[in-house]
Amino acid sequence: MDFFDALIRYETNLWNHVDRRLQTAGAPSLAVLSALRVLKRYAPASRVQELRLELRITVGAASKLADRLEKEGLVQRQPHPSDRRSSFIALTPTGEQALTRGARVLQDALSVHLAGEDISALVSAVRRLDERLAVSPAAAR
Amino acid sequence: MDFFDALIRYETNLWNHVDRRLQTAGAPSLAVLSALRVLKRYAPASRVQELRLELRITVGAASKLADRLEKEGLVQRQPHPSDRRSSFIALTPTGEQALTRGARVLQDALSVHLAGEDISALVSAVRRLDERLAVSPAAAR
DNA sequence: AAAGATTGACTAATCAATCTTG
DNA sequence: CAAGATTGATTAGTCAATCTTT
Repeated sequence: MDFFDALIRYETNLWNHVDRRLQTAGAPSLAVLSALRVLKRYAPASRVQELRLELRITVGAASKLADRLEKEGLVQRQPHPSDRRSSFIALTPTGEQALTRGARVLQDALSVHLAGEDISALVSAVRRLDERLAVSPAAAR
Repeated sequence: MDFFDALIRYETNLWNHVDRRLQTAGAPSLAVLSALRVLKRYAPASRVQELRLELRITVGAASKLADRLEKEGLVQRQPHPSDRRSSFIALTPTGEQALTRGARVLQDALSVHLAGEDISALVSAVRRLDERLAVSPAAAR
């Protein structure tokens, strides 16, 4: 289990490391930033579903996350053009700003941390392992 | 940020994957199992501190975690032999059993997942990256 | 009926204040 | 005063029930 332990430890440390950088810079927390990045990626068709799938949280959590982002003025729900059960979640100008600033801090922190590493090799190694999980029965709720 | 995203995704997927295996097997959740493993590793001198440090949670969370484990009959607080501010947290026989069963499920799940991989290479790669974080000012609360 | 989302009850974390002992 | 731990208030997640729309 050495690999498991080392991986969990590293991921936790990296998350906390970046989160501290964001806080120091007055940028949104990594949790909020991650949500904003997802919403941006799927814009303008981002829904609660996209949050749940990309962030691997439950629908309920995703719905409440959207509530919080909206209350903080970072996003705004728009009527879905063709499905009245759903909404599009659009970044407000404030949200765009927060995303831009946060993404830059994240970028910087990572490029310092990974300077000199063969990043594309790391990415493909991690993706390959991840794909090995996908073949086993992984359910999403 | 590709590496960051891939890593977070993989770690989350792996955690959920293993957690499902544990649940299926009727073993303790991965959160509980992780705590039991820490307590076992530092036995017989395991305290709330060890939980907080190894699991990277706050003291308050560690204290409440110990409460829950105790309520479930998996551990029992013993008076610290030389420091009355603290307690030793010992596994009960039930806790030992849960640990043994859970650890086996974890082992099995990982060896299936990683079959054919060069595990020691993976471990040292991850540890090396982790150590690069340690040099930057990382605070623990 | 199934899909999308919301809500309420519950769980487990954080932070800050506090208490006890070193 | 430091260190170790506990507790209360708050935050963010899960799960399950529910409502609306497809």
